[in-house]
Amino acid sequence: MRLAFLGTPDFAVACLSALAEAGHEIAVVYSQPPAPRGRGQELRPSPSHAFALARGIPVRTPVSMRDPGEIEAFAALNLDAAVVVAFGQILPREVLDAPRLGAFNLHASLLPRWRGAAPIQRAIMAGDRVTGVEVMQMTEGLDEGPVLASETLRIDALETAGTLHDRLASVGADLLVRTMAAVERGEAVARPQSEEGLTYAKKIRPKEARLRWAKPAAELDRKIRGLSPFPGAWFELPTDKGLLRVKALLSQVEDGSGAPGQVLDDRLLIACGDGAVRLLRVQREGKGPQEAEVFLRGLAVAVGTVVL
RNA sequence: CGCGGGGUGGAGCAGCCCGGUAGCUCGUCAGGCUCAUAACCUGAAGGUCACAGGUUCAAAUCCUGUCCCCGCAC
Repeated sequence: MRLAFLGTPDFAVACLSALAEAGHEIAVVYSQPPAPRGRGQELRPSPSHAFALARGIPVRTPVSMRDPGEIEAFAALNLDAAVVVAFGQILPREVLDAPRLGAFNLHASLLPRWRGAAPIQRAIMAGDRVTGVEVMQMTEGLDEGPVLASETLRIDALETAGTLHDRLASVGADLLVRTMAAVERGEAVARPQSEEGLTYAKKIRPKEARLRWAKPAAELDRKIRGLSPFPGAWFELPTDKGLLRVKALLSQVEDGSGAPGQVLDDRLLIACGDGAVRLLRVQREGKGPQEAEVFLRGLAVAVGTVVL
């Protein structure tokens, strides 16, 4: 089919790549405009944008798809369908209706749970045991379209947003390709979402990333894994030179009790309001991620230390 | 010139401000001990302290320049 692909981050690239591999004609890739990223604050194209450039696919990066000129240009593409994956913009009805078969979206949750911006992180933070990816026929509302296909994944105890993201991207790309094939054959069936179990996955706010040790261990563990590796749940560790900001990237719940924040052994077991969490991977400010064992070689954390 | 941190034996770090025998944790190798353990004990190897200049009796440490790496902004 002749498609337009609208997507921005890494998560979208897997889909874009899979669709191209599947033999679809990607007429154009839409992505968020290049933004200052990385060291040096250079203007860099988004992952989808970069991928398209490398493949010689035309790219458009409009600030808004609501712009009349943009809508007109989109309609003139003469598309069979539009595929949207983590694009980051609301699409007006004119855009959704322009392609012959309409617009389709891959979303990383089992709808109607976790409609919105951060479904992967929210699922882990909420302690969900399962999640998944679904392809829906797009409507004007936020992730409200009828569902054409879905795939379920288990979330295991040491899952982080990062690992789950990668698994969902892979499974999602595959599901998307199969679903678009069904759409092309006219065999896809869209089932309306139920309103039961509806939740919204709000954007992650920076202030959420601070760990509060008085909370229950289970909750802190989920927050740590749900915000890993980005933006990273953090706390402060007292050292000889003052407070060191440390991100917790992987943890597990263990037995243990003590004042909240108190270090209970020499391997980063930290007491919480209820129970304790052991930090398995951390990152000190200015450094890369380290396994707890490696981190401790350079900076011993004494039993009894109280972290903030 | 967006902000910040760093390059010290194989790994992770300290030492640098207040120049003067290169230290810690771990790993490696050899030996010992133990029913056993990420166990413990003893000993050993391994470093042009990123690079180039400068200051000095003396530079990992102070000054100048260069190269490289990383974190934050997503």
